[in-house]
Amino acid sequence: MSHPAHKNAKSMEIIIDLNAVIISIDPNNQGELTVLTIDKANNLLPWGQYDPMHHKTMEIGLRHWVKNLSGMMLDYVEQLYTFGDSGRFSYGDPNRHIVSTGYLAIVNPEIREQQPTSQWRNIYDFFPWEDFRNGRPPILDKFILPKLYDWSDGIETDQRIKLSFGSQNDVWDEENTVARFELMYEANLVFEAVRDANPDMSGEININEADTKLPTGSYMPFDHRRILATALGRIRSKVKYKPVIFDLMSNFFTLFELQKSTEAILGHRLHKQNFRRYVEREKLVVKTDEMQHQPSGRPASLYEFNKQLVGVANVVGLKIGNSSSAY
Amino acid sequence: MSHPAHKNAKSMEIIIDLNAVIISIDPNNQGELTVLTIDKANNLLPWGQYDPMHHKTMEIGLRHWVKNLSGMMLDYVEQLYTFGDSGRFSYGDPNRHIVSTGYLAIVNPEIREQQPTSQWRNIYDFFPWEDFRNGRPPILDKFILPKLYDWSDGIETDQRIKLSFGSQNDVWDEENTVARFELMYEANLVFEAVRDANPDMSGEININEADTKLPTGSYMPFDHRRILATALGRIRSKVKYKPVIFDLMSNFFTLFELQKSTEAILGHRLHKQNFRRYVEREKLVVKTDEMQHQPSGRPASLYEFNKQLVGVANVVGLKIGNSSSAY
DNA sequence: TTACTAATACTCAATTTGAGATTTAATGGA
DNA sequence: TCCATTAAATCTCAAATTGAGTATTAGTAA
Repeated sequence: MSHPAHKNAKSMEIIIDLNAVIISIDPNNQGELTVLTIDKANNLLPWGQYDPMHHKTMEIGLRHWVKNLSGMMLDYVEQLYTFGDSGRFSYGDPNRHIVSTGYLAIVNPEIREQQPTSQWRNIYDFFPWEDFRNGRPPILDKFILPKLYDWSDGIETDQRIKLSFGSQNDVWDEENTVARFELMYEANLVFEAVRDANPDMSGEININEADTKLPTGSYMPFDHRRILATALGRIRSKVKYKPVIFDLMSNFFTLFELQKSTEAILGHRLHKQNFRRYVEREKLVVKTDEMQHQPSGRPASLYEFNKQLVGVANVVGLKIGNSSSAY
Repeated sequence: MSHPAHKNAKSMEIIIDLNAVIISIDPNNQGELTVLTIDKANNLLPWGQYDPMHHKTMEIGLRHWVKNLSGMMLDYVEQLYTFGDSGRFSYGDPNRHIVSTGYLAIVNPEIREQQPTSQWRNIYDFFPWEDFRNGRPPILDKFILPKLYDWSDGIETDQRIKLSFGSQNDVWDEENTVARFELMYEANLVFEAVRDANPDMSGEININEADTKLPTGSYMPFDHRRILATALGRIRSKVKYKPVIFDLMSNFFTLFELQKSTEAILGHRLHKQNFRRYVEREKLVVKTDEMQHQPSGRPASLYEFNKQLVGVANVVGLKIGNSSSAY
């Protein structure tokens, strides 16, 4: 069983880009969910080409690039997705084809401090329609949904829109971030779509002014925003069945902080009493005898992650049904 | 923001292999879970190289290869994982590096018939330790776990083994198929590891007889068995929260058949009465007035998937906790 | 007519959920 | 010092879900 040579010698060279979505919670800004960029002006994610000569696995390559670009040593890393159609942003080189693989990394507030605050960007700047913490985002009904249905070419696309955005009676599935972003891209409702449709500009902003005024959040170079959407979907799903949230927290935290962080990930509010009942019942946390005094109100107990759970199979996450009610 | 040229001109050529894990249920064999191979002798999964000249996305490339090799048009397809260290099986060509991306496809019994039965192989032939339907597989305690702990080099590896195999008090997490396979590979308990350690053989069996006698199931060329492990883990997870099971069934089925298929996926038995209560409560199925007469016993009603659920967001799957008790 | 088999129906205690009301411990004026 | 304010922490309770049965029914074969 030997590996056959490529059928066709004059084929394109393939290049694999490794892209890191490094997520952390901003402890100074009421627990906002943030992502690391390496270039404030352009919102570039840390990335680099995979070079099998130097790195045995793609994940090792990714860690290398992140180390190089930011000095950070990543702990938790997981592969997200490999996009083969990165050619949807064009570089003008017909002899090379770029494939991009995204990774999700999680960083706690201590590690977070190694980077300038300005490079940590609020995730919802890129997806304003994904944040239901202050009610349903008006942009959905004022802009996105009408535009999508305008663009839709029939019942099948209507169906897709309904499935992704849960219009009307159906429920919003917060994990469906990618399907929503892809639809918006196809319908030209995000800047990247406008950019990619214009072959001679590789992301530089010299596109006609009107088109850049899309109200659908900040944009990113390459397909980085699509990768970020994948990461958001993944962490929203994961937080419900694995205790990843603790990788985002400091060693000591109040239950309220824990809740705010979870809400930042899920993009909606949770019921306070039931939230704490759950984490306590599952013994995910242990109370310390330290207290945190607030400017007003009863001081909160500080908790830590139950270290006894490290290395125990089947530790569940927060087991939160999709879209709970307000707190 | 133009894409920089590769730093280093004399780098290796990268080739992307696309691999399909096509899964179906064997209706003639009490609902066994099977996978399509294109080469009975070698257990080869359908695969082909990604050629961006001809296919816009990797998924389109995959569908093309499957069509080519088997004539089948795939419906449900989802990407699994991209392995960059496929170099762990060697082809002796130091100038090319192979990356492999796995896909999961699901096929119903009608489509299944298009292929010769002999090419559909029982998934548990490749993972005998994953099947708890007739109790805990003896191979775990007789061979795998003792060998793993022998091989383990300390407390940290012990921990890894415990996490993946849930030894003793901890529970078996049926979704952890990949972690288990990877450990067994590292510990040289699967044939692929022996093969890959031997650089001048590319999968042909001329390795010393003793090593091929590993009792850990049939093996596959390349890293196909690792990809299959990824697929099994994914479908085990997915069946619990999305109604994928119906893509594996004929249009009409009894609740018992539905249960057997689910058990084949999960690798353990379920409680019969509760299973039917669940699918009925969630209105996943609709009773028809057809009956299926068995050789003995009361005839069973035929059901069909509730078509009203097509296109409804948030349809849940079978919501089965990890490892239920016997039926 | 009777044994046998499997589908279907029903039961019931124990848990878990969803949504609250109530109590407690702090702070900062009047 | 006392009181309003704030948020943590505790407690309540009905409704829904789960886990693990027992009981009944509709067929087949002897």
